[in-house]
Amino acid sequence: MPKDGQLTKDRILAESRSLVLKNGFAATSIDNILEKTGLTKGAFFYHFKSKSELAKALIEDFAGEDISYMNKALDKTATINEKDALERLLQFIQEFIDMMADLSDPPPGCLYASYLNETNQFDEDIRSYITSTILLWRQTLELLIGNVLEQRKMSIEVDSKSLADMLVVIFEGSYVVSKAVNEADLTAKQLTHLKNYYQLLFKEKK
Amino acid sequence: MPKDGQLTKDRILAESRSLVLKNGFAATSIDNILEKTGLTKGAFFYHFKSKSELAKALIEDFAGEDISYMNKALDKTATINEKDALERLLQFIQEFIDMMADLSDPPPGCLYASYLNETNQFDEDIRSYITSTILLWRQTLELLIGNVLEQRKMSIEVDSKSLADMLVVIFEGSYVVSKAVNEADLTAKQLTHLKNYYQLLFKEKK
DNA sequence: TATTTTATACCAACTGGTTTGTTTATTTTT
DNA sequence: AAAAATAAACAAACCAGTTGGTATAAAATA
Repeated sequence: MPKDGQLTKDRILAESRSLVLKNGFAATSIDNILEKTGLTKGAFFYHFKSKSELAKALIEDFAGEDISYMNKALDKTATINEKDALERLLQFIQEFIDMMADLSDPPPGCLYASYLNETNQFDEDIRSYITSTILLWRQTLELLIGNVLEQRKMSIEVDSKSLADMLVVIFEGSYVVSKAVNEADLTAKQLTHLKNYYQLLFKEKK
Repeated sequence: MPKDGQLTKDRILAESRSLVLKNGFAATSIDNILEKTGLTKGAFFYHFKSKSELAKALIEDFAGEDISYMNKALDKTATINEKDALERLLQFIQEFIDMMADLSDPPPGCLYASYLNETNQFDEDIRSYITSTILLWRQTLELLIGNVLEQRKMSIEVDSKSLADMLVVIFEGSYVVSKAVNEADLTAKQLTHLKNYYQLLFKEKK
């Protein structure tokens, strides 16, 4: 029975994420991480063979959580689908509003944005990993929106791709602004506007 | 006729901005900047007494441009004001749509976001400088929206503050996403949705 | 008008400290 | 015994910042 090194690895990942979100990746030294975790260099390099391998593990860990939130919201709203596609789309957004509604501090940030703001530091495989995760959000929303368009024959033309992108755009943008103005409820309010926009766009004209 | 050191200083600022937007501030070494400009250490420290003074000069330079774009859009739409406040608001947004419409590459990014993603590295005065600049955007939009609300007695309640924040939120968010998916027209499309939302929200119910 | 002085703008080499990563030997835990 | 860590020393590269000095042009002076 091996000693559980996964616990240590997870602690490194958790503290690193928090440091990277506040300082950026380059400004987060391995010594900083060791300070926070109380570990030694040997322990760190036992679990990650380089700092860039940590970068990879960090983003994969983060994206895993991210996509699992997406899937949870899909699952929770799955039953609405057949009956009313618009109601399902709106409830899907509402899941994230609820999620962001009772924060007492501004959200800690998004690792995609952190990495993209220092994008030259990372190799192509990390960059394309982020790209594909964000495209998965687009794809998912496009599907939900597509269902709405099918049910209601829209007279006006709708660009479902850019409409789908709005969720991630508003998440990312509201993280930036809420950091700047230090307002915890900003993200929830911005998402509510998105929900409202979808509603106005689709509900009025049938 | 003095030798013009301002030209050199401006070159340092321009190359630094471009490097910081791609690599982040911490990962941009002074040697990197010297490489790009062809200058030497002595020249750099003649113009900036430390790297953190460069950080300050960079963000002030950037914010100056930013606010001047805002004022240009205000000026261009100033005549519409009295007649139709909604038309003025929509035209104000349109100015930025036009600005972002004919880019052949994704926008290079926003220094506010760059700094906020490495926020712990900067002193309080830089952080509060960014805050006040973003609050100036909020204030300006709130004024434009306030004029609309005055002209049309809205039946529904409208949170003009969060409505005002949407412009910066969408700018920031679309910069992040357009970097990820490498689409040059993404920002213009997202801003068009914002314009559309304002229109739907205010035009229908008088 | 010729000469000296001064301030500006810049260069080249160097210093002290930090960073990532390695190595080796030892200890603890299961 | 295998896995998970500690401890401490070390190297190679890099980094911010310093120092001492140079070129140039404008201004002051003789």
